[in-house]
Amino acid sequence: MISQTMEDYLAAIYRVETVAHRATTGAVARRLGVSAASASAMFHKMADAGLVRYREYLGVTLTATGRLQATQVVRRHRLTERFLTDMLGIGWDRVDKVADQMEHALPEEVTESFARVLGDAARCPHGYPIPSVSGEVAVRETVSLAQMAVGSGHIAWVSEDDPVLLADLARRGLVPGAHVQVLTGEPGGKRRMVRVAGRAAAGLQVRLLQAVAVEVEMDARP
Amino acid sequence: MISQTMEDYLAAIYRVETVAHRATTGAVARRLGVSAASASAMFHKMADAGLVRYREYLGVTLTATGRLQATQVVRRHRLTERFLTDMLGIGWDRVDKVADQMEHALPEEVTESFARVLGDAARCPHGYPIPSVSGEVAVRETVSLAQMAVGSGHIAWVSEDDPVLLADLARRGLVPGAHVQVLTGEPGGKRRMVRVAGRAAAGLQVRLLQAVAVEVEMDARP
DNA sequence: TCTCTGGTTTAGTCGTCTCTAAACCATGTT
DNA sequence: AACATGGTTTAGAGACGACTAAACCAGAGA
Repeated sequence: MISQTMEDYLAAIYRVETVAHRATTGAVARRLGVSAASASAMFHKMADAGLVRYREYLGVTLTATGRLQATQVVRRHRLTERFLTDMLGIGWDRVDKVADQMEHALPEEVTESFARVLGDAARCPHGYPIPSVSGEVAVRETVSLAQMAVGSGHIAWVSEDDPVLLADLARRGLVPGAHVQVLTGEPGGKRRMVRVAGRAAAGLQVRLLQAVAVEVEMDARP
Repeated sequence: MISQTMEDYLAAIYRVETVAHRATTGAVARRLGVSAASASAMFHKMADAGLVRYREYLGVTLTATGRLQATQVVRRHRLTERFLTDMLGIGWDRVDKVADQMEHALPEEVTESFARVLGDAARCPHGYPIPSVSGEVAVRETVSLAQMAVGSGHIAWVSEDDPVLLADLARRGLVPGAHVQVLTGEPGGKRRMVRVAGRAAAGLQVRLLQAVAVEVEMDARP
């Protein structure tokens, strides 16, 4: 009933919605590497299938059933990523693409086995939450590192889109769970002093603005 | 260039060829669960691609390049089966189907990681050899349990086709590597005494003729 | 208000893989 | 030797998902 391609669209829409509340044709097409025309045609089909609400020229939003399906696809994707890094030792900068390629062929039996051998991992290697079987997603209050006030916290997640950036972040210790301190500077400012895992993050200041991809969960202020 | 569907055909042809020297349209179609017409059309395409020689009404044989490609598909399949049983604990009676479903989506990076974490396994869970990266396949001299002379040996492989039969075989201890002794009876005869792993295999006599699926490597006679 | 521009949709095609129905070939049987 | 039968091939068509080119809409700036 719901094709593999449609699953890819569901996941893409889900991801776009988490940052934009409405997924436009272009944004989804870009994410999937297809033409806008193809995405438009697929939106019609998905609306017919009751997975999305479609408003022409404005984009789509997931229906309840669409959202549930989407979380399952995302669960599968993130469990697969976790499996690829933890069990096979594949670098976290490549697992997103690899998981994309293999996930739609994985039977539920296999991904749930991943969950079992991984001890029900809560997050993917980039720090995003893994939805539960019933579709629940743990939400966390975070700020981007660039917008963070002076203080300390732990990295919650980093965007998995760009392998080059990911490899760079790993070299600098900017991985989920790492302790970060912002010592000086205004939120959004250009000059900031940052420590990662206790060490000064040299050269990080310049890159900060690009690093909107890094989200931090701030420590409670005493 | 070579589609996922074509890979499935390659593997099927390879498997049929190992028992029949020439893969007929019908045999391949049955194995893949498609119509003979579809298989015929695909044979034309594969012949155009130089993967098989096609003689109308007689079937196909793999070319050198076709055979190499096929062994790689088979390698992937059997590594995947091994992974499913050894790492995920999925029953050997189900892994053939599961591997079929997921294998064509697995990047080489992943299957070769399977090989690494499995310590370069030599055989699939049913005992079939896993071809090397360069396409070599270890061959073993075997006889079917039904045709075996009085004597002893070890089970080399069992046919993976029928899940019900597989589960039954496992219950009786008829798994690859198990020691078997044929005590009495003529090769191909109806009444035979068989011991499996030292214990008398009760009820096995009747089933022997169905058990052409069990291949045994006989011990050298002293 | 008009127009420009960028994103969106439609129209028309193509490629891949599949199917059923009907024609076809190559056997073994009578 | 004729023929029936079972497997094989062609013919015709449909589902799916992708593309390009062209028409279309909506909001920003003049």
